[in-house]
Amino acid sequence: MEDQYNFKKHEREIQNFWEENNIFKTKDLSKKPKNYVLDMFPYPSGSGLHVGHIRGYIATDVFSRMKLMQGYNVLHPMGWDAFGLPAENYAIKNKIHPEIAVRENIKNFKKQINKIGLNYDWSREINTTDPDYYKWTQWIFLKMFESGLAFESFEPINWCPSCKTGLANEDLEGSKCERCGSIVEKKSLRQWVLKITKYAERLLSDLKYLDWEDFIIEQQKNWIGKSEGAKIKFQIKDSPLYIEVFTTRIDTIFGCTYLVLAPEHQIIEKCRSEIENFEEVEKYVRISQQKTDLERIAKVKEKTGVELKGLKAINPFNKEEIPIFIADYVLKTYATGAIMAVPAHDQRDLDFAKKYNLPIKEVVIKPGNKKSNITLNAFEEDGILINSGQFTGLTSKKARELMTKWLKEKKCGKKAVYYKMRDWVFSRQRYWGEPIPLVFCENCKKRIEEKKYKKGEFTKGELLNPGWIQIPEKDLPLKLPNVKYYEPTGTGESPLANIKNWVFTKCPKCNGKARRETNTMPQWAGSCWYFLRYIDPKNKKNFVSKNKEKYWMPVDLYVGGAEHATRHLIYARFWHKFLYDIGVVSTKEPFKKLIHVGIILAHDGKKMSKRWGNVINPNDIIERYGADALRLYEMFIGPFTESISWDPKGIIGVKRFLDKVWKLKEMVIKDANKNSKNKNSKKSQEDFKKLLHKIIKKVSEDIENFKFNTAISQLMVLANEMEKLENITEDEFCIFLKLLSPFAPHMCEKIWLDFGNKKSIHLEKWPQYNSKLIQEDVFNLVIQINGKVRDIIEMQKSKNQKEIEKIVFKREKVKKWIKGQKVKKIIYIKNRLINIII
RNA sequence: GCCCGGGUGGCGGAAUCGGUAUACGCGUUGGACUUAAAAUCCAAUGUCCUUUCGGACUCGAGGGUUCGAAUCCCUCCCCGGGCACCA
Repeated sequence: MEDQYNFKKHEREIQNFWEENNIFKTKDLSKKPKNYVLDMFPYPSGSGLHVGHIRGYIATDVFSRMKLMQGYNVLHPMGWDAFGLPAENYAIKNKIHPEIAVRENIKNFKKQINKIGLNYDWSREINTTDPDYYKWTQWIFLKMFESGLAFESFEPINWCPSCKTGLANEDLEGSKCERCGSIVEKKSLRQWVLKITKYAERLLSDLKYLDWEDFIIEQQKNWIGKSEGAKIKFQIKDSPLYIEVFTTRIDTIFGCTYLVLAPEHQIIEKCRSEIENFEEVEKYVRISQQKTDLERIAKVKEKTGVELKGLKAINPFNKEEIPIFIADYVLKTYATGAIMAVPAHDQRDLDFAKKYNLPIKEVVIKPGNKKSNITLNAFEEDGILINSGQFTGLTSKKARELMTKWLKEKKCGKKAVYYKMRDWVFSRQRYWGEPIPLVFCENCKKRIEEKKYKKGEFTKGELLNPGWIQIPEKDLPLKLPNVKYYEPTGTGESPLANIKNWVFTKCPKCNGKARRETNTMPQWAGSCWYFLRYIDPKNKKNFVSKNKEKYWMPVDLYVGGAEHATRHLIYARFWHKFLYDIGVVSTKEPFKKLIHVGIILAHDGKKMSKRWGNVINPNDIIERYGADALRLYEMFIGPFTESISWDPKGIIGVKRFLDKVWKLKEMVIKDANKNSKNKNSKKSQEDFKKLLHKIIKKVSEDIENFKFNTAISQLMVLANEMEKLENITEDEFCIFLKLLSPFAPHMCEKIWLDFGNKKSIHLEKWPQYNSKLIQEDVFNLVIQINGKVRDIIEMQKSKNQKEIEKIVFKREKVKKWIKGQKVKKIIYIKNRLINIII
């Protein structure tokens, strides 16, 4: 045996050993209980992985190695999310075709990952840009289209002028493009939209089944943004038309002193001739449409608007005639695009009312108060109604109930629910994405419009979007054509539109002339279902086979960055629920438990980035200290979910610990007759055994709960104790090795094999603790006088309070502090402390 | 503005069904080994007072509950994250 642990040599040896013996190859189906441990798969970017990216991968590796040893059939796969803007922009910048760039980057990523010794089963590797993979992404899209969940839209959407593509709300950060930071514009553009809002209620209510961190659940709730209230019709005076408003505070309706519409509201055109100041109104509409979201938000405090002169609305409750305004603080895209303004009880309405000298009518007061003085702040809480006709005196809650009922009876409104979440803008005007498998056929469009077709000839989606025809399943995958120029055009068309012989094709329905959809899918598409493909990655007939899906799903543990809380994690849940509805998956939710990984910042506290030149490459750390030291340090650096700065000196501590373990193996007594050779005293043997079993318990629980830092600190405590002993028995040392092996698998495996074992340490059973050994019969009694610790003595647990008091009062220190003073009270907490009050 | 999470030595952090605050690691100081250095090992290491024995104080700030508070309650300050004119 060598004196020094040669990590460079041994790590390679051990990695080969694992591969040759297929230690981490997952069996498809097994009688063992399954455990599906999943990492969020990366974009294979050109800059490679830094030490922050791999923190989550190391954690799932540690966790899954323990699960393997605990007797589970473990699935821990890895793949590549390689479509989308990051890969494409990298390719454009470096003038390499995205496909080649992706291939090279994957090679590089894989090399880095393998050096760390991660236990992925590479026979299940997937790549979202592989036609055999995206065939099924397209297949799922077609199923959604077929069910009427996809529709063509021409509404203005977010447009990134730099990436030259439309974006979904989820792709924004504030009013900026999440990828490049450009300020997004509004642009009217033909696009495909998925009706995710149809699933809003289920996405919200099924959150209760998930074992996710609270803040992510909160973020999703917030993003979905459910509001319950009422839709109310306000008749326009001397007109058959009415304006419908949405409110969550119908109890304040007697305080409504005007209506406000979004500038784009359709009533403006409809009442054109009645509006006396139409020119002024038109000008305001034009100006507000030109504003970007950012400008609208920047002027939050300064509200603007224009009255529609000549029009009056009638409050259905009190028949009051009130003015109507348009203002851009009311959004066209939410609810009915119109509100009833109650300045006394809504701050925004109050700001507006004060600016335009509109009446403020108080109708809700704090219970017990007479009237509050509304000058600066609206009273937005619930309370008791005043000045509200027959509803006066009711609580807000009761009033809402009765007024909603009244609405229904008088047929001027009803209960309503709205969500902040918007439908998913699903097309991108870019090259590097899955082609949308639809063609457009003029002939079929005509036939649909003229109703000249056989029943069942067209799907629901085709009838909903006349002219758009699905590509037959047998023709999938629709491959992305190879092109010379893949830069975005900026015209609102994708680069694919220029490839004439690809665009023009035949209609699969009528065999007539047709052209292909040239937009591609967004980068999130492939990641909506990838966890299903790992289960059955080579299946040619189905995207996953039913029995394998049933065995493996749901994912037991999902680990990745919190930045996906309102993006990937909502989209994937949406697709999964759809797949559940059409009967191809068996679980309502894909991810049972979710843990997010904290960001590793550079030593300077900034995010690691090429721009700051503060990136730490795992290869450099492995080169100097070895993979085990890197793994151990990443787990020891701090609480897993917390973000933390990389300390270049911190790794020295874990490296010393590993060297210590390597030396400790020299103290192991190896022969069968070990106990007779044990030079430790009986007491130290027993003490050590107790400690060992306590630590088995602690380490197992800590890994289970992702508290890796404290698990490692316990292993360090154990190593420090071993160092003090004369020798260590092989059994006990091997328990320690097994506990350490998920963190430092190379070195532990090396020692294990050197001990003469033939099979991997990871095929061994995870150590079990003996609960009898953990129970102590003595404890440290803390003696407090007036709440201050004055003495500590070791005490038998079997002693009762009287016996203990007797001993305590004999102590010199206790006598000194009491010094003849009267004892007023004694508080005794069993097995903990005694507090003497004097 | 609203909703989450957090504030503990020189540093990363332990300890939260109220009961020994500072485990483990880094750093620092002193010592051993060495011609020397590195590595390694041993010891010390919250702050203040004290020659010693010992004592006082300390978990962002202030207040409260309690025999006892890092932990529970109230008020405030600071940091991180999310949402943001959503009616």
